[in-house]
Amino acid sequence: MRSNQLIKIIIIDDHDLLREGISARLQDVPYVEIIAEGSNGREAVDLCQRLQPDVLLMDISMPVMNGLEAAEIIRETGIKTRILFLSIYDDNEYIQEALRIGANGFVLKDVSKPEMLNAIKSVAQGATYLGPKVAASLQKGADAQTECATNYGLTKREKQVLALIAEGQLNKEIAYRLDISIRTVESHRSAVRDKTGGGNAARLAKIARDLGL
Amino acid sequence: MRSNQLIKIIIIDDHDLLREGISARLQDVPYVEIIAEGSNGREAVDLCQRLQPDVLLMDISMPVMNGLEAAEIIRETGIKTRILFLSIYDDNEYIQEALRIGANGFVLKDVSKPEMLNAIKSVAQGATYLGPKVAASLQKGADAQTECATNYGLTKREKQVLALIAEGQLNKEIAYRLDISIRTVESHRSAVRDKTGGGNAARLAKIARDLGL
DNA sequence: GCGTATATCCGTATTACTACTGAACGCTGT
DNA sequence: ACAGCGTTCAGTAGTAATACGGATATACGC
Repeated sequence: MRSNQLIKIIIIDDHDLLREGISARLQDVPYVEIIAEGSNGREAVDLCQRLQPDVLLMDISMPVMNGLEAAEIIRETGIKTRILFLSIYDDNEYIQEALRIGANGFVLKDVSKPEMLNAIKSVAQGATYLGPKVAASLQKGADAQTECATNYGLTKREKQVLALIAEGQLNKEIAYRLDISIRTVESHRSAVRDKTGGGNAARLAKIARDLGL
Repeated sequence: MRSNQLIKIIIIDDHDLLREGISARLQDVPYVEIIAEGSNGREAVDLCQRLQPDVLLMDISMPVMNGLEAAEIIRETGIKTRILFLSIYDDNEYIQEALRIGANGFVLKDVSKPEMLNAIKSVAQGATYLGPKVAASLQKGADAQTECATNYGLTKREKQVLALIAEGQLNKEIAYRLDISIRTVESHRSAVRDKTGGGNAARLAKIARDLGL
């Protein structure tokens, strides 16, 4: 997709006003053509199958079927349409879910015109574009995870033991690896349980993985 | 960062020829200025601290200090410079590690001039830009994971039970949730162990998480 | 020196999980 | 009708983990 080729777009949003705004913005852009519009996810799926647009510009929260569900179905049908989400929320859950499904881009609704065009061109080429605030939100989430990894006040030894538990090692094996008694492993394990509030072995494994192994 | 504002760039690559090629490409672009060049990660860190560029265009594999290490140090120092990686490899490990560190973009060295400018503009604005092949590679990795999730020949019920085990639920709780007997839960659990080769409960949790919960 | 934290070890008792075998019921496809 | 599979439940036995209790040694800061 060269920048001088026509990019065919479908716009999906349940608010008429917003669709009109987008249309107005893109009307005088020579390399972009809006070939259809719709107001829910079901229409998005139908229109993409019939018209095979280059880019699907879609909201997330919509009646009947939301954007994420629609995107998942479209991805499953194997249509090559690039999906660019346009949301009012920079919610981490949404963003990660969108990327997991295979979305090509994600921008917020306060996006400027040049940035919107930039995003459209990028995803049309097959690139992945995440708007500034979206990227910042994702990064913040990653930071929070990293920060969390230093918590619970676990000592070095306890972290070592926890990591081996998460691997699925038995106390016996952990004792052998760290060259300590099984009873000591049990003590550390008990301390980890107390500090993290985890009971079950599987729960400890979950906690360990949340903390980055 | 408006598109008509000057974007100050530092280029880091250990191949002189490649740096010269990039310079030549960007020389006649009015809104981009190359303010420094370097040939390894150590120089990248120094130059970014002294000159505070808008964008750091950097290779990954380099002598002395590679790009990923340099990026991590730069991120830790809190410098606002956007980092755009330029690599010959679309290796999934590299890409994910780069994004984890907090890189703003990733393109391959076969990038066209308009796409390169698009990427530079995008990251300068604070967006995240992943080139077409990079995005494809990431998606391929995600698909592989999803495919793996359908393996081991687990039945629906077994997957349900495994998911709850991974949550750290006790057999008793799982039985209550699924409204079946504890013995049945034990049967399913046993079947899962047999099929996955997992022994320990913590190991089952690990397997479940590898399969995407 | 003293208190605190960490790491190390032990005993006893209960609970949860693992290993093995067996069996009944419903559904699917031949 | 029959075989195969998935789901359901049960018995019996052993092993691992959890929940209490207590103990010693070493290092570190005040």
